[in-house]
Amino acid sequence: MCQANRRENMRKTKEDALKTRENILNAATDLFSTKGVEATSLLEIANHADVTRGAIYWHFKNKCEIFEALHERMHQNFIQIVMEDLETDHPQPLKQMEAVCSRLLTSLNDDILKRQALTLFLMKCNYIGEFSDFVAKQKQCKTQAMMLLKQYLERAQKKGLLPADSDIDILMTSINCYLKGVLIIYLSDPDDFDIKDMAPKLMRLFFSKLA
Amino acid sequence: MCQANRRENMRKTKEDALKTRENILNAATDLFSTKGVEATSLLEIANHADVTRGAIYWHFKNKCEIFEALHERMHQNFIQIVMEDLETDHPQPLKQMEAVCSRLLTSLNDDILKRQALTLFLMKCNYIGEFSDFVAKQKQCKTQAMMLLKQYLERAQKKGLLPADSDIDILMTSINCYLKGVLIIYLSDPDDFDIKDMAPKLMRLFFSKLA
DNA sequence: TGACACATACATTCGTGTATGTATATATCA
DNA sequence: TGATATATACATACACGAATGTATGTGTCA
Repeated sequence: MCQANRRENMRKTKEDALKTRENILNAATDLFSTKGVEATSLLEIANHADVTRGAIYWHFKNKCEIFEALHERMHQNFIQIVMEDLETDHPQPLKQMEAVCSRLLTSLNDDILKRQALTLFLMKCNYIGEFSDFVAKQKQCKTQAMMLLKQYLERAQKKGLLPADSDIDILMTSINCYLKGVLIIYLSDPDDFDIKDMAPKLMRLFFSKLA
Repeated sequence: MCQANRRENMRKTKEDALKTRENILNAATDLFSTKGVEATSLLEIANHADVTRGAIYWHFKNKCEIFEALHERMHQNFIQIVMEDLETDHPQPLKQMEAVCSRLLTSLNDDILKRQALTLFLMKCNYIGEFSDFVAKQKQCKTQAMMLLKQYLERAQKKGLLPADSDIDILMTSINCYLKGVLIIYLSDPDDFDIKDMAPKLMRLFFSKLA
């Protein structure tokens, strides 16, 4: 009962505080992904999360640190899933990769937060000023993913699933571009793109031609 | 002689005025493409163009109108070239399209202004607030280009250069995604991507599999 | 009773838009 | 053709709101 009639200004327990932190991050994700990072003020984030700027400045040093936290959360939830999916040895690596890409894309249809996070980091962030530290981090992530992809393709080639004269570097870049292109075109107008229907077809079209 | 010792504050002739207008637009293109539209102030643009904000407000109503002018210039110089290239009937439409894409991409290697303009409009603009009018314009451009692409592929299919059972819509989307992906990945770090070498190979890889 | 988790209040800066100043190009007229 | 008036192409100055960061207040959990 005491829980039910809590007054507004009651001091929060630790889990309450964590929840407000999450609310702030979710509000930031929402606003950043639609308005862009620069164009979003801390007041807007506060309003959208039903707190004041005071709460934001308690949990974060400034907007940049919010961005950093989002980047961290993204890195945890997202990349890791793809990674561990790809690392398991599969008899048909190309089929697996196609399936992973397909699943990654179709999963965005229902997961709004993931979609927003991707929109934010793929389309709405320009790493300038205080954000310039992220360039190195982003680049590191990218090369890491590319290395994984490369190993993967080499494995496929050794198994005879790719022509022996295929240029792995070109293939790698090609896949990277294609996937990013699909992602960005989908994310730029999700309502205009039936990703559940299109993703498998688009992936099929691409991967079927590689063998 | 009078020309040589012109004082700073001499009033400009009409062509001088047009030149300062161009300077402002070029400065805006440079800053917008690196810092993003929102993060760039009119003062920065003015400094970068060696004028004051007074000059900017003389030529343009506000930042949005600068963006509009850039969009217009882009539309003139850029889309048109691709269009008229594709409209001429060619015996091998797919080869032609591959060549057009390849040329478009490699041309960016030397044309900094074109590169910046593309960077700006593909990666650094979020159409919100006053800029929301551009969404419709952008969408119209896109559907127009897509229609052209579709006609093109249908022509190729009728000539027997594409399998009769190819899904033109998927193909269309696929090409669109691929090209945009290559563009964005190149533009996001041009120094890390030898476009002159890569573009033909990437296009070859993609188009060779269609037939 | 102190540290915590905020809300509130304040100072400062930055960007914008507008108002005004000003020197000259250009049009007009004698 | 030259003198004058006017519009042009800016530069400068000012006023305003928005956003930021910080300082301080406040109630409660532990």
